[in-house]
Amino acid sequence: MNFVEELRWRGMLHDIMPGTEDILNKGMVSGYIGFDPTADSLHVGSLAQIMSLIHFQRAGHKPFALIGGATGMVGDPSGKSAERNLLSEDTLQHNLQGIKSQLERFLDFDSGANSAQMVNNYDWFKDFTFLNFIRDVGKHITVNYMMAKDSVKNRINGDTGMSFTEFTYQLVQGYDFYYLWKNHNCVLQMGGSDQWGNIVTGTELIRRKDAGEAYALTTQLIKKADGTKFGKTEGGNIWLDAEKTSPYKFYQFWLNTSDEDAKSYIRIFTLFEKEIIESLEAEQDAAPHTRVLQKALAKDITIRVHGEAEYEKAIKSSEFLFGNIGIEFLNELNDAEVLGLFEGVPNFTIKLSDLQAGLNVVDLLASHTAVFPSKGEAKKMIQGGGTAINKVKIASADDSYSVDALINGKYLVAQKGKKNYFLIIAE
RNA sequence: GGGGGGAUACCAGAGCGGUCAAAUGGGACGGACUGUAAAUCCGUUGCUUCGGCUACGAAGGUUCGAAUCCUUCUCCCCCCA
Repeated sequence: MNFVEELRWRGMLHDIMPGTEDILNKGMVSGYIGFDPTADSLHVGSLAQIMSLIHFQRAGHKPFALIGGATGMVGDPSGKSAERNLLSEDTLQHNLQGIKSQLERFLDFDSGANSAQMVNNYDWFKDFTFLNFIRDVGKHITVNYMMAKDSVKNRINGDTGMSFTEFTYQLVQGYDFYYLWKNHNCVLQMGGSDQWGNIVTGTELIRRKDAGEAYALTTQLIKKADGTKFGKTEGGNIWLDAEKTSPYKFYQFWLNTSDEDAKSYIRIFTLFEKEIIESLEAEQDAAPHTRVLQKALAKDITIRVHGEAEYEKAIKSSEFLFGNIGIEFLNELNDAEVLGLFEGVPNFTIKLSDLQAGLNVVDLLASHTAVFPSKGEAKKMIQGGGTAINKVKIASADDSYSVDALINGKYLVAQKGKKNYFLIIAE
């Protein structure tokens, strides 16, 4: 199956420039996607773009991942209502390294002719002087053209205004495309649908400057059925970096996908064939409570991002925390096993002596540990019936716990709401 | 440069000098129902040693008493030049 068809049946395709499909069918093509170095890790939002590149490479084409070392210093106004903060050069360097190592896990950088390649636009912008830029690039694009872009129009008509720096952004990104086209024979730029305007500025620049042909393809922005933002939870962004989002949390994020979203996500975020997906869906429809789609989705992505071993651990933790296994189960484990089970679950250490005389729950959860930010909140939540210790709901804010409650003479499992677990270790 | 309007909790947005820790909506969090889903319904949404304490852009002032009145400052928006 060719690349465009692949994206199409997966529901990923948003917009494609005429002629793009033809050139892709003629043979190997180089194409790229840009990644923003605003953090030292990619998050699940970037994952859709990574998937596009993976499909691109699987279809026999050569993918380039462009890291925006230069553009990150400017800030893309697309979809932003306010001026963006600029990054310092140091953070930028640090972020570049992090992103680079993550991308290496997804793309094949050693597959002969269509090996993936990573480029950083800082390399060609760092010595590009302002005067040269406005002569060689600015001259070819009219301000009228630039102002017609939605990203610019929205800001000019809005009341926040827009700096010259951000206004220039599309030219800078446009030049990236030109540079890759010129030096790497890169004829296609891909990106999220919000990137259409920026990409087209690139093809326009290539046409006007060198009378060259270049193409554009954008993918659907990931949406949730309820209209809220994809990739965010109470705890913030879901990152690919295990340090920022534990594999357990990562797995849980995907497992908690709603039924409706799971059907589109499994097409977008996994490489499963059409038949497999359809049979999974049939299975899900027949027995929705089994959530086969969510499980398959969560498994596949977790393994791809964190590896098999981390997935196994995440499964074990999940089964224990959400399954029917009683808390007594912990008694059968040694310390290393307990800690392994709770890897990715926030943990706190308290003094064993503090429990000796019995410790009030509110003090335990708000003062001695940071399960709750304040005692008031702890009390309210306990009254609301949302808190449990060792899987038993706390009946009253006046309750106390002593060493008798410790599991294995050492552990307490606190629960805030149904899904938030905390391990308290008494030493 | 001139004139006008505004700043209230996560956001939006009410708020006769006392009865205001501050209406209402959204969000967020929690509960019930389920399937760790969606929808729905319910509750919570400043801190506390439960006596109080700190809060309505900032600093002063008037007053027994200020989110509310006065002064200065900071920032934002609108109109004119």
